[in-house]
Amino acid sequence: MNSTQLNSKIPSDFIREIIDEDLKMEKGEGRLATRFPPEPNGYLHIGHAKSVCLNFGIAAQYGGACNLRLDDTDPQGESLEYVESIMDDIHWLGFDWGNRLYYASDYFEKLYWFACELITAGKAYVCSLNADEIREYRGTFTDPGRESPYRNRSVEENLDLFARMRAGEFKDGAHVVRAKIDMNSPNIVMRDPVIYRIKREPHYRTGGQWVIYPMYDFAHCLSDAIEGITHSICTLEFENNRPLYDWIVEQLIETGRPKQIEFARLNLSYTVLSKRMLIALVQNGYVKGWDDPRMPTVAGMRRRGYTPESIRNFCAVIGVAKKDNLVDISVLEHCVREDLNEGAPRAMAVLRPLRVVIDNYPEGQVEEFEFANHPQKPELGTRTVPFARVLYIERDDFQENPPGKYKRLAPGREVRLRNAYVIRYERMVKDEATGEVVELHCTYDAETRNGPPPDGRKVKGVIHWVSAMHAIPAEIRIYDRLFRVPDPAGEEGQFTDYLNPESLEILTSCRLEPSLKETAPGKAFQFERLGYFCADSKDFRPERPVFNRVAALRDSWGKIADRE
RNA sequence: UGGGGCGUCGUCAAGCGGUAAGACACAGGAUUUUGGUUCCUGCAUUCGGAGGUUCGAAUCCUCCCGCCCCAGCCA
Repeated sequence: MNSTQLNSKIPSDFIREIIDEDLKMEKGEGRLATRFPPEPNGYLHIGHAKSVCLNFGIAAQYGGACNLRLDDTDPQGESLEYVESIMDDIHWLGFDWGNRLYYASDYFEKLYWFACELITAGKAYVCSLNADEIREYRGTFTDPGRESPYRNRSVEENLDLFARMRAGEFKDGAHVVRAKIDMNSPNIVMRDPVIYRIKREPHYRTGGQWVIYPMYDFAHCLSDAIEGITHSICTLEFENNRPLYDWIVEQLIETGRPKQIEFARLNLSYTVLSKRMLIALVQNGYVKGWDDPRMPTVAGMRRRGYTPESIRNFCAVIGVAKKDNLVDISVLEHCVREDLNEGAPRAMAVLRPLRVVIDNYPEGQVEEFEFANHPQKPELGTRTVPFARVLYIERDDFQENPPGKYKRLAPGREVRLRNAYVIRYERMVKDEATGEVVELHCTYDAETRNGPPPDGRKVKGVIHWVSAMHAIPAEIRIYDRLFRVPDPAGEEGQFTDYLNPESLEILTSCRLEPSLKETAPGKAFQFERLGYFCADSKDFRPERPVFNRVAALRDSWGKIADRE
């Protein structure tokens, strides 16, 4: 993928304006460098994708580079599995960091000496207050904080204590290092923020080598500086931290100071994008894993059948601004449909089969029809579909008492079997006990194979079908979304996210046309009138394929029914 | 409550003193052997509100209102 392709759909935004301005002033000698800095404590989700597209996209647009940096400064919850998934997902999305793969944990030694430098300059000190005391001393929104009694320890004592913290002489929480800034600052972030803490937790990369770890505010800006990042793009909630970011950089970095720019993170309707929530869904077994097709993770969406192109396009379409937003899920779905419509082969499938016997079709006869795989794209080829006396059609395609605008099969009506004959309703067979329609008897019009009825009568409805004896059984999973609903226990207007326990629906009784036997894992089809489905690449079994629904043709499964 | 941000169509989002782009959604219509696709058409006399400056304001000024973020030894 070259940069022009990536840029083709990227609109201008306020970040690019800032960059243009900076470049004009020759900040960083006109060079541009960004970075994507996830913490490896979970999988990437669609919100991260927005950041990936932004950071890599901008770098590409300006002929700069984007680093991948794992922001692993807190061993809690971090793991190699997450690092690997992050790298996978970025590549899958179509971006590449080349040889610029970095880890904040690789800077631990440098960061330690930066902290020493701060201490030597009298700009940081070892504080021996405990967590509760620090909170208390910090003050509140309205009340200024109080200076720690340890604030004026000598440089020598601080250096000595810090070295012994590193050496593991103290237990967790006994001391922290704090930047000496301003306990009266109206910005709480600036009230002598903690920059180092003692934490005896094995780090997935450095193991037990360190017992002290730098805090985000200290590590992030310096990592940016070390890597020569010019523009450090992050989300809005870090706006309060920018003064601290700048403060630390100013104390320790002479030239090539990075600049932080904030943008609004993505919120998607009906979708959980809080990492905390996603971790809980996985850990509590609500889903089968991070790549469960119900998850809004890149891995989940990939397995479900989303294409990288559609996600990139979505990120371009929603734009980048500083306003809190809630993007409607229909935008995302439109983007997949738009992409899939282009190249997804069409096929026929029956999700809830209703048996249909064509009474006037010769018993034992089988016709082999050749159908185009795509109505507008002959280059996508054809496939062969058998037609026989006994068929299955979709249960919804027959209505005993058809509502107003219903176009399909009903008593006394005709309907077109897609790509095949027009059939006429003759009679129905009901289950005596339940009253449910279990079988239909119809007659076909042999004249209608390749065109409309010669007598000029109009047949509006077109339905899909499969030959009962040839159809292959398959499983199809149709997912509901993760719902955001009013919290029953909360106050009015309070919302909580949860996964509808019914949201995974497996229909084992569905039947697919035989050509789908050759389906490749990960390949998406449009099951005509049912939507786009993707052969699950993880659970793939050729003899009984599992299809995930990627998106409905229209915006919801119930839409067609709603109209009737 | 102190500080930091943000308010343009149902939802995103352009606009940067010259008279409200675009996308999704929605509503009509045309073509269609997918209720798909495609194609037309409609959809903010108004930019959170009120004043003011100006020939002219979404854009500048003043005040007000609303929403979000910050009191982790998370990021």
